[in-house]
Amino acid sequence: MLKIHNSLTKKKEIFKSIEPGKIKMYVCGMTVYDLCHLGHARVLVVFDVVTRYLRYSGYEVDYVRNITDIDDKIINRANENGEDFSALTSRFITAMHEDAAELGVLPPSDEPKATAYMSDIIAMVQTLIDKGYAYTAQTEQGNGDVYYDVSAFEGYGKLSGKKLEDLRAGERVAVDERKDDPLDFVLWKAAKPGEPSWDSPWGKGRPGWHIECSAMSTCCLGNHFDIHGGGQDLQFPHHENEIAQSEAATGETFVNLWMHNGFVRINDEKMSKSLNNFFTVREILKLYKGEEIRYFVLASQYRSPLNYSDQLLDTARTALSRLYNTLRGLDVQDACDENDPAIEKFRQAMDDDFNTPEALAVLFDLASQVNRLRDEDNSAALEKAAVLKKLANVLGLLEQDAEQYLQAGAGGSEDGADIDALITARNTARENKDWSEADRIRDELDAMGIVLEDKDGKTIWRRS
RNA sequence: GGCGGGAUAGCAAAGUGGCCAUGCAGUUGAUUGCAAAUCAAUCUACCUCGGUUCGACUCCGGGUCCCGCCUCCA
Repeated sequence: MLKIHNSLTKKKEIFKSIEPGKIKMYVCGMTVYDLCHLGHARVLVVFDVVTRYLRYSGYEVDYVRNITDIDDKIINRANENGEDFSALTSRFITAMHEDAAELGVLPPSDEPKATAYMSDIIAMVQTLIDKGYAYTAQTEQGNGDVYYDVSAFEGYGKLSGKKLEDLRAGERVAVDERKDDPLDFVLWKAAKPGEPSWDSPWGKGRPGWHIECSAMSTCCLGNHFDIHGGGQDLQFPHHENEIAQSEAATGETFVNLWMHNGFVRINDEKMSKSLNNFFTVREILKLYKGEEIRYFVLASQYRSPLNYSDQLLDTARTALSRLYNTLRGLDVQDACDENDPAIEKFRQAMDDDFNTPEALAVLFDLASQVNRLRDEDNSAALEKAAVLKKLANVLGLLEQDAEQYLQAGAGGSEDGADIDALITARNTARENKDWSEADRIRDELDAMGIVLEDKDGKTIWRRS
């Protein structure tokens, strides 16, 4: 019985899809004006695991993860670079796809871009005006901004648990007198000269920040769908505004269940672009493998804060190596015993709001069993190993060949032939019982980051 | 100021009203020429003060501290 924490009710709820056996999920992806940082990596990995597990549980999952490819930051960055905004966004979209692949993140079912949904966005803004939820404001250029009238939507604040008067009391934004209410937010932004723009009934302009997600999600998944996810920082105002827009426009419930993953922190401070203390995924990929980053992310429950440090990535590396070491040298089959008790434990962990740390503990228990069994009863060990691999795969882990994984370096490293030559030389020394020479060679390899293991009369190696 | 989350062993991180989380690190033993990997054993816990209970880290109340949102952010 799957339970998921719902940000709307702030409780774990028994999950029930709108349509039996099918789940429609929308996750806010990136605004593509820069490289992915670890916070983006967390969203990518978390919802990838959610999708994989839901599919493993038998659901057909329609997973939509959007790309916001037009907004103020994109325009500013493109201007700074002196390039067309679309050149900028397509570059970072490619980079994002590369990063996602490194992290073992499967492509979503659909990945809509805001610029491809312009007519739907405009239609939704028009609907909101027609229904009395939005109003226009003239600018000096004669074209118009369109604002959402927050006071017209009864449920405003239901996701973030905020009341309009509290929000006003805490008002920190400079008042824009074109707005009727400081909390009103822009749906359509009139273009200034030279800015990218689209024709609309209110003149040339571009969508405000939140409307694109309302348009894309309802277009791709329908007016009412199962799950909407994203980083915690999107809960307010982005998701709150999405609800206001979508429900006002469609007259239907927008989303049943909202999921928000916790922040990534660095030195106990939130990692964010505005604080400029973020690590990009590719920076980290120079030092650690994508799968190590993935493990690091999954070692904490998705709603908890995740503190970044090299030490924790090192721990992730060692822990993953343990699992791969366990599988190394075993010819593991795809099929496994579906009645293995570990499977039920794994399911219970994951059914409890995607408790990946506990799910990982199940994997380590299996690894212990495999290691215990492998010398006495190889077939029993293989059976357990098959279960281990199968469950790990649900988390997007242990998908690589163990041998290759253990011998591959982070950031794509060189050499190869030298290693075998040195190992041969060392083994010759060992046959001659020249231990000091043998140890010298081993130290030499160790300095190269190569660890040797003498096993069953053979010497195998891996990277430390 | 308004709203919300959290305090678990050296580090990280789950969880449970009474019985092993787990990973990393440490200690001891097995194995090894020595290591590594692995196995076995083992040391370190549940912020504080009360209450409920036969029994609480786990439930309830007070306190202290930390963090997040209320502004662009995944």
